[in-house]
Amino acid sequence: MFGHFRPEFYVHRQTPMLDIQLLRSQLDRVAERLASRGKVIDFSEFTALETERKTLQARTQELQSQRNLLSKQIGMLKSKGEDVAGVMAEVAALKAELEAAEARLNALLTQFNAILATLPNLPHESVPVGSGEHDNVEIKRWGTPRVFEFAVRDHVDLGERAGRLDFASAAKISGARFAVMKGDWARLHRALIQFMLDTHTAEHGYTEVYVPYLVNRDSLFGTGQLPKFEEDLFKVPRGDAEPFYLIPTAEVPVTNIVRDAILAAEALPLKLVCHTPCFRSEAGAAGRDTRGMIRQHQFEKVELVQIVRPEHSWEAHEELTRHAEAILEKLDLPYRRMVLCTGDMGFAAAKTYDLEVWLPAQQTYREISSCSNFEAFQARRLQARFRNDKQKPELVHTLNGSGLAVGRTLVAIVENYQNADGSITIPEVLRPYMGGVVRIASAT
RNA sequence: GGAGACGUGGCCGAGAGGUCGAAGGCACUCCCCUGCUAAGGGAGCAUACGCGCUAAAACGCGUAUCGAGGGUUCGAAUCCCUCCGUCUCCGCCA
Repeated sequence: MFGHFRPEFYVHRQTPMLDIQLLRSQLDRVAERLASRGKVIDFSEFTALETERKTLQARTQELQSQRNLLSKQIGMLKSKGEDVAGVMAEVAALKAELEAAEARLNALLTQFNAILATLPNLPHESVPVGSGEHDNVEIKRWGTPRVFEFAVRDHVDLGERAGRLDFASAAKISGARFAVMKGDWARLHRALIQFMLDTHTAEHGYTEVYVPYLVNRDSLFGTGQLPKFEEDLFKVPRGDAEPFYLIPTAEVPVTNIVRDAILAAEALPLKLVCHTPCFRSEAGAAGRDTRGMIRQHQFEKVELVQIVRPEHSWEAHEELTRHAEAILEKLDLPYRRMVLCTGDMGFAAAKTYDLEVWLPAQQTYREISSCSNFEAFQARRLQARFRNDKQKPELVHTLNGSGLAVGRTLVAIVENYQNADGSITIPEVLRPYMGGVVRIASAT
């Protein structure tokens, strides 16, 4: 069906995401830290596999060495015109054992890697231990939720009444979890993208990039969306060729820019900002956020990505999070910063801050950005390295964060900036992007 | 889409079944000489993994890797198959 595309190929090829040396030398410590995020390692299976691997690998390599030695002899003898039958017989005797050893070792390594591929990143020491969302810890709050003197409407109400939001058409065209926006709402949506990109490039030192929205499997493995989260992705079959996948986030194409690359030390830090649509099947989200634009199959996002030297990644994590917060502050949207607990973090993250914006209609804070430091976890898979001060290749650290999710930002603006007549006041920083318009979507 | 060529280390580039992990050049590091908007000489310089030795390195030995995967062979960068990618020409196209 996919021609010569073989899923098992990736199990072989991909290096595990945790440092294999660390696992071997400090299994206890690794197990303990993984346990804090609800991942239990089977010690006995691991050590048993590891023991067998050692002896088998040593034996295989020994046999290979013998074969190589004898083969060289054959070459030498032949060039002198001497008889090689004896050596040929000797090497033939090795063959059966060598082939068996190689096959077993291969099978073992496949099994080993399959286990390793399921291990998530180790959480940073500063991450609170917890089992789920309720254990996340609020770090800070910014802004004061506005007090309304009229009954607040949510964005769906506001948009549909004003004829700017049309879910019925979207459902007809595609289905549930899509939106059609019209007129000044569509323009506001576009304005937000421009505003975010301009701010990050002009004020925060990012370079804007444009990237493919259809990516291959290798890229999804590189950033950790595969193999575990295939059901969240939209897959695009291509006959016999390897399928494409629609990107779930710009993180995938942008971070994969440095896959298999050895960067010059001077190239770091690499700070990239990218606007893309994002596509998510939302397979596990049936029934959640079915109203409105909060959870869509297709949405726009401006993504911040940093590729940095390992010693700078924690500093960069704070900085990148501030860059995302700056957008909320310029828009004067109240928000809070949460640090995700061990049980709620993504697979590849060492630490994640979520930014949550105030939504007056829901009387709650909702996620609008997620900023993570992956340390070397992604880089190890990506084989993304730089030449360190000793001129040796060393894994980089990767980070990313939404700066911000555009659709949710639009929701936050219309809800927070709504007026009694259903119109929306445009935040000052956006007016230049709206042709100077101050209010939109009034009843007339 | 059709026809052809090609893919070798940080870069360029030899290599055509046997002491090839890979000549030579550039870049880089160290040393010597010299002396100042530079040149010459010498040495070193791929990555991953395993084993040994270490406090840890360095180091030593081994294995694998010449776009990727598989095959032929005692032995593959070299031969065969498949895939991926690049370039040239033709066709088509926003």
